[in-house]
Amino acid sequence: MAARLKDIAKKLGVHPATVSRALNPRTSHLVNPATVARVRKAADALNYVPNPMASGLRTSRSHTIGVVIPDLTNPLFPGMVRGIQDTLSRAGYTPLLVNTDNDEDSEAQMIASLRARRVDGFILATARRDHPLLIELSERFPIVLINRVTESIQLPSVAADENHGIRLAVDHLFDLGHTNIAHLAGPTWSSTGHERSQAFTRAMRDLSLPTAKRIAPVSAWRVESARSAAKDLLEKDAYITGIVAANDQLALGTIQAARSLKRRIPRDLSVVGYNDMPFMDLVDPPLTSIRVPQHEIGSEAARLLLGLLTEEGTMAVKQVRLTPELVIRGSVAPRKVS
Amino acid sequence: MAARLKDIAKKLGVHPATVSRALNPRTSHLVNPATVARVRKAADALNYVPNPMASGLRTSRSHTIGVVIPDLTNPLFPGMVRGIQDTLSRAGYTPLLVNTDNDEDSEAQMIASLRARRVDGFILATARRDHPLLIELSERFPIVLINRVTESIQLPSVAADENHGIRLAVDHLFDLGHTNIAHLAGPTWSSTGHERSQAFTRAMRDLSLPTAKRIAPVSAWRVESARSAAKDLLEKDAYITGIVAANDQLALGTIQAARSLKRRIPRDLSVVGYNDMPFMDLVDPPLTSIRVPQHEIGSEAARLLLGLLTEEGTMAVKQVRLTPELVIRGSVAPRKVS
DNA sequence: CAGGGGGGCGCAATCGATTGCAGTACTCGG
DNA sequence: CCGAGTACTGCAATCGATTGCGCCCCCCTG
Repeated sequence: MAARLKDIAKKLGVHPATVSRALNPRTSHLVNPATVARVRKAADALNYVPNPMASGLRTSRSHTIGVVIPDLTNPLFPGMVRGIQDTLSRAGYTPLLVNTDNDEDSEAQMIASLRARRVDGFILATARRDHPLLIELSERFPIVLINRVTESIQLPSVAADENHGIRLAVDHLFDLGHTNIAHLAGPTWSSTGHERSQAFTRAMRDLSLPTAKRIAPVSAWRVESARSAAKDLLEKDAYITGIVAANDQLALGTIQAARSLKRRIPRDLSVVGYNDMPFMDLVDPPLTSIRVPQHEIGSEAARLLLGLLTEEGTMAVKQVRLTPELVIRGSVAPRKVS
Repeated sequence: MAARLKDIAKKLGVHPATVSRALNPRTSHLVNPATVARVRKAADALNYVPNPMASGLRTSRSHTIGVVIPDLTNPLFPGMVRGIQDTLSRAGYTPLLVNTDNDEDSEAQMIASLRARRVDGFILATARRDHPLLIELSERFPIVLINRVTESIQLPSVAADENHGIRLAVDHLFDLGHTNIAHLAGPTWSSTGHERSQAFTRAMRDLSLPTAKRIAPVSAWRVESARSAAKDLLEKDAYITGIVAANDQLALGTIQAARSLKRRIPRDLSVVGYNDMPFMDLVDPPLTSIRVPQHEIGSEAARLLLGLLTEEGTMAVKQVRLTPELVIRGSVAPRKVS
């Protein structure tokens, strides 16, 4: 059914090897330009499409990239995945997407299945901080981390500048008069949770504000976990007037907790989220948040990986940080003067 | 580096063909059980993983499925995609995901690239109603439609029971005393928009309620389009006390439009959404909506397609309808008695 | 004991594209 | 006019797994 090199060759009375060379931009200079033209014409007359399994078998490159994320239904990821897809496909690569649900076994299994598929490289968005698999993987494959960085080893990565993002949030609260600011932090095992928590400490220190007992980690990135952790925090410390949450879900949980304690948002308590998920402008109150450039993170990661695939090791390890921005909405108000 | 059949064969002193047969459950009965056991042991001692390009080349099956959706960042889809992935991967298949942005050219191009990759079948979630590509595709590949059905030809599909879903919404409003109920419909070119609109008419008719001038289509599935369409609708017809929106975005737009007209939700106007996207419990007011079983739609579609891949045409065309449910929240109130 | 019937396995072709090597023809400089 | 070089193309091996065909041997039956 589908046309093969051989068919084009027969039609033109040349050898399949010539057709192959003519069609491959990297080798077409070895072929008479007139022949190249004839081959090209015949190729799309016959509607020729190269068989990736055949070429992959020969060259042992699948033109396929493993994309490992925790959970696609987490609104943080679809934007990044689209960024990845859009730029990979433009370069003739296909992403293979898997979800790990932040489960180590499942992650190992998914990565194994991607290796079985002979992917040419990996883009990883898994959030665990220490990770033996990562090291082994990075020795055998070009990989790019997104939305996180590594501590132990230097690996190519693309992430938001958490430092800057958290600082935007803290400064915003400070500018509106808040000084008793707390941080509802992500899980301790999480790379981004850890980074944001450290960034919070730094930002507060730079404003000479205290952070003792003002950082509370949640057990999971979920609204429910945030609810209980935030309730604890607010009950133990009545002076808090501003909370920087480590992501939007946590901010939403914080808002619910505050309400259950009869604290009005933003009148009694100002809350800043992080990530600016879709529809955060439509919750009650509209959530002030830090917007991370999701699509750009994905596309930049893809570009970086494509670079690694061709430059093959000559490049220095590149760690890209993209700048987030503050989106001001209704969950933050100036501090009441008491 | 990676072990091949040949390596196992050499180690065991048998022929690669024997190893191949031993490892393939469909042919292992042709091999001495003792040999099968030895081969299995050697295979995982050498950490053997079959090369999908080689086997794909020989068998011309890629064990790969094209999944075509409009836009991954639309919260309707990640759940379905996960459903698809979870069941496909369990069966040894890999989904290849593409986005079309509801653009015909882009769709044609994406489908072409999936065909170039030699996918074994397709799962399509594109929403256009008439579709020449679909027909050609369905003649050459096993395909399953999700979240939509076809009118002109019978194709395997998995979708929510729109009729039932819309009826749930209308009945809910009716039970609370509303009789002047309108429908903010999806774009006319959209399959689901069309279905839901028809379902609305039916549900209203069964309650002997009029629908004349009470159905307004939007130009796109977007909050902004809904805002203007809903404003028009509400300005022209002051009697309306309940609106069934064709999806959640439209419901959110409706709420915004109502507010701009100083109508309070749900006091002056009750609104029901559709799809129950994530976080719709956290908008203001919490949105009453129709929940569609996204993950199940995806996994059922995958199962159906896997069936088509093996049974090869013997099956009758199966059109699955999954039952949505009403999720009651705060955007609907009993009708005020005037 | 002869012949039929399997069971178990090896042989070799095959899928379609790529690429090192070699051959042919032609050009140009000395 | 000859030799070296160059431009172009063909040949054939190769990637790794699959599978139709056929061989060999053993067992069972008549």
